[in-house]
Amino acid sequence: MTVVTRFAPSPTGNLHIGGARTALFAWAFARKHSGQLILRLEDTDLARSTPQSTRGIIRDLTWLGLDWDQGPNPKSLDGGDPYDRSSQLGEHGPYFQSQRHADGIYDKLVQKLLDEGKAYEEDDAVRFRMDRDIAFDDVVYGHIEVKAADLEDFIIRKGEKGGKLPTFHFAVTVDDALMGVTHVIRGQEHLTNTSKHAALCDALGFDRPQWVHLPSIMNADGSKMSKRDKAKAARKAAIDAGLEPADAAMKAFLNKESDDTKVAEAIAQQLHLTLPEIEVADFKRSGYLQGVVLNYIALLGWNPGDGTERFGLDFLVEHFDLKRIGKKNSQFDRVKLAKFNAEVLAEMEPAKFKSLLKEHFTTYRPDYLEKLGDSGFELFATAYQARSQTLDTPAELGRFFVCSDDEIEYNDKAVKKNLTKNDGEGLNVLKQFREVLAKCDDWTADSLHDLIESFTAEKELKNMGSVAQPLRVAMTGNAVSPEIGPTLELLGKQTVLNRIDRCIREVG
RNA sequence: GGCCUUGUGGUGCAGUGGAAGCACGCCGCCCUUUCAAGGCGGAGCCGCGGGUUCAAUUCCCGCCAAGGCUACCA
Repeated sequence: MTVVTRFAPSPTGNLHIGGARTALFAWAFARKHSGQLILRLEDTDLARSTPQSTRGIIRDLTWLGLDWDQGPNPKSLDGGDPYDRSSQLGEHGPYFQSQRHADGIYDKLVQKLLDEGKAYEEDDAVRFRMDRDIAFDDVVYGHIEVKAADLEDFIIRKGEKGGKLPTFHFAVTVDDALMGVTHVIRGQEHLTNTSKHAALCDALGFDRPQWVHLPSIMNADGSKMSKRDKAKAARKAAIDAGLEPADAAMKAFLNKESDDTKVAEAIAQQLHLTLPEIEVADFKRSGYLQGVVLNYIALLGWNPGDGTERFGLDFLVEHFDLKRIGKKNSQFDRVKLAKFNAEVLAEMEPAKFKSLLKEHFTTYRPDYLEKLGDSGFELFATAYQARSQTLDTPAELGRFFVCSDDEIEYNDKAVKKNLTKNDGEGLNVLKQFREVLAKCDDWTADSLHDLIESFTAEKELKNMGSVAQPLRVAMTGNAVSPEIGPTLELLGKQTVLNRIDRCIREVG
């Protein structure tokens, strides 16, 4: 029997990281068994489903590098329409439940249950009779039994106010059966409801699929990862910073009357804040590589059994086994993800890093590209490759490269330690070395490095740091930068002299 | 409240009826022009209480905690 799996998100928002893992596992299982993966959009919630979400989900899955055999055509993103029935892939379409409803697929089966007395009308909705004990087997969680007394008759077709559409329970059951799905791989939140699906399968005369429920992915504090986390983080930062509400939307947001993501993002931008990544698009924006995201989430609730942690899609497909899926919810550890990402970035061919960084900056940091210029960008990328956790790290750490001279703020501790301590020892070095720099006419990293080295020897200073650290404070306001040679070269002679002068003026 | 599920260091995962491993993090030292990286070393875990057993982290029961479901949301 050919394996058929499906990923069936409801298009009510962007693709969540948990959804991405579900998709990844369904994908890996299908590929491992040379089966089929179906992408089906469950848009039976009229009020919340949007075409933008559909496009977002297709876009995010594609970015991750996951493909599917049946469902909306990914090419529809290039100016097409994913809802266009003729362009959808596969024999079991359409793949939008709204379209399937329009075709009368669900109504016909609801009527059948009604005719057989297995369902009944109540007000203008239809309820299914749950009148017996139900047992089913889950590949991960094992045998589950639910007593009839704990079950209630549930709605399978909504009334007028729900547009007479099928409910989630009815539509999934019907579609999985009609599409020939053999393995239903989905989040654990559906485990309890599976008794409903099992009962429905039996009543409709469908074979039951294999159910595979995946443990949930949680926040570091144990709460469920959700979009609201972004709102919470932004609100806290805004209140801490004493931000005044700019408009009604923001006022409502700060008063906890709304969790509008757009407002959260606006606040984050204003405060140079990175919101917790929740959706796939957030991880992309933060500069994580798709391969690393996939690798990391594959390890949440699954492992290959031999201790291997770093792997790509090929390895996953080869080793994927439902038996190795755990039952425990796992907490998402951004620190570990960042480490994975940093390693991959550091080990990458420099040319590859540069092109990825350029791509990221083109989308998210165009101002850096403009200010650095082509040759500046080369140096910048080289300087930060080994220091980057994400493709956005260089922008965060290297802001001093693109800001104006008078935006540099001097950190007290750094100033004290490197400039004013010991009667202004560092400040003196800075003043003296400024004259050396002023005479330098070969402004390259190598010769600047040599200049510092010989100056250190000539003045019998402790080590290069005696010169480099005061320079760092003058250039950045802090004591941290990439290697001093490239840093000075990239900043350029005029800027370097300006910043030294300003530093001496402000600090001295 | 009822029902379902889960419970190994801070986190993610291994593992076993016979002195608990890996990865990330954390701490210290080394290297070093700062940071990062790297090298070396270290702290820290089987939720609690009963039972079965010569022996329980592992099997059984109870408790507790966490998550889920209990919607005309999915």
